[in-house]
Amino acid sequence: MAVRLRDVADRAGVSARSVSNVINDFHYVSPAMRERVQAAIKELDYQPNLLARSLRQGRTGTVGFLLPEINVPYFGELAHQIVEQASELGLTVLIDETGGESHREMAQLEVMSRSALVDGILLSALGLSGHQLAQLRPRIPVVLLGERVAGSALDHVGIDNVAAAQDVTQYLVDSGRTRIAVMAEKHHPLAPTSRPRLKGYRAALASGGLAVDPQLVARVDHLRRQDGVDAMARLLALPHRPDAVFCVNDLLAIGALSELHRQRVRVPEEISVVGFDDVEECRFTIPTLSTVAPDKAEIARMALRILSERLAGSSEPPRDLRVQHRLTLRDSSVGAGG
Amino acid sequence: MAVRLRDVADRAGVSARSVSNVINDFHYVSPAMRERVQAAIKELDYQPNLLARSLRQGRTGTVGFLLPEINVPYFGELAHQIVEQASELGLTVLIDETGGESHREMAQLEVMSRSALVDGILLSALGLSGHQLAQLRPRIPVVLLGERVAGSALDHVGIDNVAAAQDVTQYLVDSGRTRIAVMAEKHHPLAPTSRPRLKGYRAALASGGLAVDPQLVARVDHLRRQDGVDAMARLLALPHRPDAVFCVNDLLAIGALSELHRQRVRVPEEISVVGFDDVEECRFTIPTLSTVAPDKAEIARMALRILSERLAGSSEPPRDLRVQHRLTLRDSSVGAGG
DNA sequence: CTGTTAGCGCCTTCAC
DNA sequence: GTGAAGGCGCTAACAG
Repeated sequence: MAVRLRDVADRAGVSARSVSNVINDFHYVSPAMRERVQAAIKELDYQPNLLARSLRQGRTGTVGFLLPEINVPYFGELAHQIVEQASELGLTVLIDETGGESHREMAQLEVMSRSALVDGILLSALGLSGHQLAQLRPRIPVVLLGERVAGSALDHVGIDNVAAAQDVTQYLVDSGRTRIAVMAEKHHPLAPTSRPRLKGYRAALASGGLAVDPQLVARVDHLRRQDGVDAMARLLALPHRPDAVFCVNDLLAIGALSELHRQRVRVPEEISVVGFDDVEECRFTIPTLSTVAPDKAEIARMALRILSERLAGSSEPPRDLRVQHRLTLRDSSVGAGG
Repeated sequence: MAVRLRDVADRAGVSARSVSNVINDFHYVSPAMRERVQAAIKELDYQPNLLARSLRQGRTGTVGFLLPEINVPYFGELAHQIVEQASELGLTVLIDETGGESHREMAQLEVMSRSALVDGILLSALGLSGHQLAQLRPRIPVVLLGERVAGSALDHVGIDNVAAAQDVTQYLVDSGRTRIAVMAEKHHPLAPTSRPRLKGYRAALASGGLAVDPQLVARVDHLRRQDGVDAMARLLALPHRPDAVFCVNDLLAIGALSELHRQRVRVPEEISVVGFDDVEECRFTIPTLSTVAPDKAEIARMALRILSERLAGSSEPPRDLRVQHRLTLRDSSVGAGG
């Protein structure tokens, strides 16, 4: 068995209380006492049992982060920011994957929120509907990340997806493109990423006086690179090809670039391509990819700040925090002047 | 306060023991008892406190996974495999980042291994030397993943990096290339990824009767895409350009492709490019990237299997498990016939 | 088959 | 400033 606080106390010839005092540097501990205890700790190579401490204190210092898949670049990058910032706050992060499926999201939430393993949860929900989320009565604070919102039932941090999609589509319109395609998930409730971005797309077309051509709305099953390849192939098979395509995420756009290259279609001369998320990969595609860049570091910062406040006992009404996004223009699209 | 096992027992009018029996479906519980207890559990919406259970049982059902950075595609993909396979074994994974720095690796190991939060640890070490690793006397099982080995002090799962690098370099030689460059990290103890791969590179050149031209060894600071861009630019500035380049990981190769495109050098006609890791991204670069593909799913499977055996009490001598790798040839290189 | 009870290791209220 | 003792919620001896 490992060495316990009790052993340290015995070794130092003091009470458990004093050892605890030193460890958590409490109140007034005499320098002599402190030194003796620390010597004993070092000699015995003692380290507190966090399980026992957590059980006793009713808190663990760990927050859960539920995300769809950790191997998806956007989530990997977001997780990186969260882990980094959490450690600055003295928090550990327990990452778990849900596959973006509602039943797994629900199950993980249940287990996490009631098992006493984490003090709070960050949730990037894809499967659960806003309605389902709003009906949760979590025992511990939950902060929602991303597109999904739960009415005003839960704290939420995200960018304005409609505005962002509108901005980037507007940019395509302004650059003189008239047949602007879009790649988005098939229409079902499980596609919260695509819906607001499609809405922004439509709004921009409308305000630019362009009609939405249904043929130019390419539906995909998932937001993966291969889906972008397939969708691009379908768009290129149209009698009247598009002269621009807005992909609701970067992976689709990367797949699109790949297919465009295979078919020798020049980007951006013949088609402008833009993505969404600004994952690292965008800066090295051929050509480099124009995209919408949400401020991931800021998302992480705000989400952890708001969660920390809840953990500290805040009972303000849930807030919906909007994080800035930028248009990051690179070589896959041509500016209004070009 | 949350509802406790005790509350369930009271509600059902039975003892705590019986509730515990039902929850962990033990021995022989009468159907009547089972039903009563389950009814009470449902009514009270009870869920066990995992902290208390773990403290009592001396095990948590959680394994730690220490990796350099979760946003690096290779580690994201590996983590995905590990999380997935662990959940099939009923294990939760606690992922933590170390930045690949030895002191952080050491600190995280200490905390994790002694805090009683995890039963065992998977460690992708970059900073700690084999010597340092061999001197660890972890209180809980530690399985090493990747290039770093600890003599025969710890279990280890990985591919044969020297052989893999030799295979891929040999392939370049066989395809008729004679000025084969390599991109690898600068020579310091903190670069365990590059060392064996460089060794394989040299071995293949030697066996192919080619001399190692020091000018063709491009050193990089990190294994990131931008480092690949910079290194490629330096190689292209040489009086005699290389006709092939072996990058010790895919991200370098992706950066190289980007710079080659910028300078209008045709791949693979003028230069063959090969990477290492077979991250998803490789299948969509322009041109698609030839690479060495370690079997990540198998790495995850073996690592968890060996860790499970340790958790079950195995005290066999530490093993060094070799996982298969394949050469995955795509368009960035030209085969022996082409 | 089920009830009673003693800790797992720690923190913290209460006394001194 | 320090010591003694109880309990966080659970499981597993030990009876019965």
